[in-house]
Amino acid sequence: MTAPRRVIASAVDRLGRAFTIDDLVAEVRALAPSVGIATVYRAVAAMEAAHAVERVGTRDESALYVRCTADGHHHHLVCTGCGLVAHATCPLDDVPPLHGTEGFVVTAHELTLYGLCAGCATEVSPASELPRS
Amino acid sequence: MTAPRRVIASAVDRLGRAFTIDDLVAEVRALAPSVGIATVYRAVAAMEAAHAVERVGTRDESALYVRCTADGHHHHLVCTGCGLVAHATCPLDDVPPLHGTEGFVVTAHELTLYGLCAGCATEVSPASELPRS
DNA sequence: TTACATGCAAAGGATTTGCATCTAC
DNA sequence: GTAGATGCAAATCCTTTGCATGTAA
Repeated sequence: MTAPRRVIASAVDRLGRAFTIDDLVAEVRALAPSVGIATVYRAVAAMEAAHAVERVGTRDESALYVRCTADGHHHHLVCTGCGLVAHATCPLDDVPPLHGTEGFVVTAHELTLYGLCAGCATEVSPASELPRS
Repeated sequence: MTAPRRVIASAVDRLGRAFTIDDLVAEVRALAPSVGIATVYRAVAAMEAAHAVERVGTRDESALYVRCTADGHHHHLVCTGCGLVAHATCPLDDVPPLHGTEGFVVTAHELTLYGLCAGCATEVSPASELPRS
C-alpha cells in the first residue's frame, strides 16, 4: 500500500457521494497535488476489482462511481441533487419470477435507484441532473 | 425520412438483440456500404430521443443499445449468451417502499436484467459475457 | 425552396499504456 | 532484491462536430 493509494482511498471516503474520476482527482490533489491522473484511474480500477467501489453509470461522458460500504448483494440510492449515496437492500429478493421473460433464466441484474435525499427534497429547486447511463 | 435512416431503422429491427454502434454499422453497411458512421450515431441519437431505442449499458468501451418495442415503463432482459433482448414488466411496481433509504425520495430507477434465453440456456458452454456498465 | 440529413475528415475527450523511476515489503 | 506502483506524455478509441453537398416535402 503506497502513499498515493492511501490518499486516493481516503479521498473516496471523504467524498461520501457519487463521483467521477475528475471529482476524485480534484479531491486527491487538494491533499497531494503531485498525484497523476493515471494513478487515480489505476487505483479506482483496483478498488472496483476489490468491490470497494462500484460503477453506477455515466455523468457528462465520464464514468460515475460510488463507494461500496455494504457487503453482499445490494444496490445504491443516488441523490440527483447532491450525489449523496445510500445503500439499499435488493427489492427484487422478494419478487418471485418475472413477467414477460419468455423462457429466459435470469442470472443477474443491475439496479440503481435515483431520488432526492432528505436534505435536497426540502429545497426549492429540485436540482438539475446526475447520471445518464 | 431519408434512405439512410430507413436502412438504419431496419438494421436495428433485423438485429433483434443488444448492439453497439459498431454492430449496427456493420449491419447497415451490409445493405448500404456508403453510409457514414456519423450518420449512424446521429440516427441512433434520434431514435433514443424518440424512445425507439434505449441505452442499457456499455460493452467493450462502447455504448450498448436495445430496440425498445414496448411503450411505457418497462425493462429489458438481455441474454448474455447471444444478446437477445426481451421486454419485462417492472418488478418494482409491486414493491412498496425500500429498505435503507434513510429519508430518500425515490424518483427513478434503472434496471436491466441479465440471463440466458431459452436457446442459450440449453447449450453446453454458458457463453462469455456481454455488458459491463 | 427550405430545413434537415449526409459523409467525410478533423476535433474532442475520457481512458489506457509505455517506460523509466521509485517504493513497499 | 523484487514485484508492483507512480508519473509523465503519448497513444487509443469512442463519439461529436464543422462544413459543403444532397434530399425530402
